[in-house]
Amino acid sequence: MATIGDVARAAGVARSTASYALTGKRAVSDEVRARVRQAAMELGYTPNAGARALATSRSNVIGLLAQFLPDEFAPAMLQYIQGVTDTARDLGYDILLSSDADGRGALKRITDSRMVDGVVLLNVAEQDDRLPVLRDAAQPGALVGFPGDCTGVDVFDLDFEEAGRVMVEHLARLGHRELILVSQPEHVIERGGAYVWRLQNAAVEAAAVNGVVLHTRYGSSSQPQIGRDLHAFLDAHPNATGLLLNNEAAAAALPTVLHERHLTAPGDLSVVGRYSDEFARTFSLPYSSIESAPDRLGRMAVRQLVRRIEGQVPENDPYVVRFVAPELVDRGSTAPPLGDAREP
Amino acid sequence: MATIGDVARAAGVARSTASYALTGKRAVSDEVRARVRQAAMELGYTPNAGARALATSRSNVIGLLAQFLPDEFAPAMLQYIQGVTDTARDLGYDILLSSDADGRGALKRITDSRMVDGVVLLNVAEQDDRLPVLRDAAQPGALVGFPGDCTGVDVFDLDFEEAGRVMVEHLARLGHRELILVSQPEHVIERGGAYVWRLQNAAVEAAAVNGVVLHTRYGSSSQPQIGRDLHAFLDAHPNATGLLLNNEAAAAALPTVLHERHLTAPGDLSVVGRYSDEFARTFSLPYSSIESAPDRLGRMAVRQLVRRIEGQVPENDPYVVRFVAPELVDRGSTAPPLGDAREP
DNA sequence: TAGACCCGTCGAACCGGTTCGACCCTCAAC
DNA sequence: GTTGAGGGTCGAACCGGTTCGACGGGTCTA
Repeated sequence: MATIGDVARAAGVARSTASYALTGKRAVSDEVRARVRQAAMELGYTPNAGARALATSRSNVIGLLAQFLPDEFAPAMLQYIQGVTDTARDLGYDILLSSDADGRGALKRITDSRMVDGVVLLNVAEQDDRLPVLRDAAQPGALVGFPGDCTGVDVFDLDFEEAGRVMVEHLARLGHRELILVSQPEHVIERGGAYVWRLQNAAVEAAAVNGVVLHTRYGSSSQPQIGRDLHAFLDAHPNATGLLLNNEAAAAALPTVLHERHLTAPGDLSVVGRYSDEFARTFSLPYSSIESAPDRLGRMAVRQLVRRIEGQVPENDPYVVRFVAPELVDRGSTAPPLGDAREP
Repeated sequence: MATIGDVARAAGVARSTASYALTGKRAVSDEVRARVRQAAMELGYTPNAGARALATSRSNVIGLLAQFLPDEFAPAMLQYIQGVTDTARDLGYDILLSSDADGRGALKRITDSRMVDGVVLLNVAEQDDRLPVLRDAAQPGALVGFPGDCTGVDVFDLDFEEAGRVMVEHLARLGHRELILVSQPEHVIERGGAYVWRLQNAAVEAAAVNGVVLHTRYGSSSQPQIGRDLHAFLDAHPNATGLLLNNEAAAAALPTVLHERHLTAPGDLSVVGRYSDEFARTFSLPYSSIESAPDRLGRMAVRQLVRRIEGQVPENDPYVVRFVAPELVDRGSTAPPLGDAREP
């Protein structure tokens, strides 16, 4: 493998000159630049990443800390990853992926060893044990997810509270008076999945304000249990005319459940979910839903991270906490409840 | 950040001695080793990855080249990735993930720059343009998937031909005489997805041998089109008593389709799929299937790759092409056809 | 008692880049 | 004609590890 020394020799210049010619960090005569480029081309020169990292203390690699939990929905996880990798590549960074169950240890290792210039954390919990490590690290970090303490990091998440309000208000406006909200299983909350209760609390509040009865339930995150759960919830609340889903497995299972009960949406039941458009297309889900935009969140996190890495943020730029506004995608699964006599 | 020089000074020894004490590459007195370890601990020393890579020409990183294609099933892709990352971590390697659409360019970049010690390729096509680059590279490579030319790389894949035979023979043995095989869409073949015709050709052959009529069809890889496709195939071949699925979207859509047709499996139709057990559980698919074992394939690829990286393979060890034997997981969706009077 | 050998340690070189300061040369200004 | 500024190039140092050869001192053997 050719080194910059080989290139310099072939071009008849000093190593430093070859470096300047290739990086453009100092002025070089047109003629020398051309010779050096030519030599580099002919020798197939590619700078050694380790050497460059050592000299510049920059690796052009971003760490991505994910956790593949059995109750996280795989398609959504892949969308986060894709948003992050694509954006990183566009900005000239590679991705070091860790799915280590010991996220804390993995984070410490890759930051202390200077393998990465910055880090993106997925699956952020309310009390995330990786955050103290990240704050101690020399590199900046960006989160997808909303922890209890946001100091020292940039935070991006869907506005789950607004999402809860939007869902309830949308159905309330149509005339619904009794709703069921199916959330992720409780152990997701216990693990620190704050987004579950953030959406739920806001929904409860909005229901109270709008004079709507809201039954909150936790459903399993996998089939076939979630199908049985849905049947049980519908059995328990026969007068409910609307269903809110903050649980992707529930959304995937619902078509079959409705079929089995000989119900249609929105004829018998109005349905609003919370999942990504990609997910809706893959599984052909016909339900209106709040777009959860995983790829967009990944993109935003990387963009901000790179701005910090490259020092494009002004001195003392405060850390950002940015919530993506939930957008309701209408797929026609909501309507006024049966027997509702009001004008549209 | 503490360097090995700081550690050496704190322990009162030469840098080289500190290095030997920590890496164990030369004998060091117990007393010095203890002092060095103590100093390293107190200073929170972690070796600089770039410097180590430069000195040893080993990065302890494995490149993972995936391609997130819209017609690849996300859950399966995530399982491959998980098999690779978990195994790599167990063996002491980190993963550099690329999902660049320009796989060729990405591969050249990460190998030439010596960022990685080896490479795992996913989504390998019949004629894969990454393979010439990989063969030129200094680092070894392992593939998940079966290309036309396997020279210079280790290859791991499901034995799709055996899978096709097993599916057909299983149903033939039960007495079925007319079957439909639903494959991935044709553009997957055009892209080089050889596994589609490998399974199909073997199935056709086995059908001929067993005196079975086999209708081969290509279905869409996404909903809702695949649902319509399935209806059309069943309409076109009303006498078919068995359905073979080499198309994950078709498997996911089938429960609804059968419901709509008021059919049950195996009562009215015997069904055999080809997908991972994980996929079956997530989507609660009740169909017997050939286990496609994505995590296992990822694991095998990394294991072999690491053996090559670490030179544990004997001189001139030939490259391996290893097919995982397909295993039929019985979930009770096959039975003798209706009206079959033979003894079991 | 001399020589051979082994163990533990050290200093120096090296991996392959980047970057700093110095130097030379040319050209413009006074 | 001298001085100053600035563009272009070079050599040397540096980043932080690893590794090679040499060396001192102790033990074992002849």
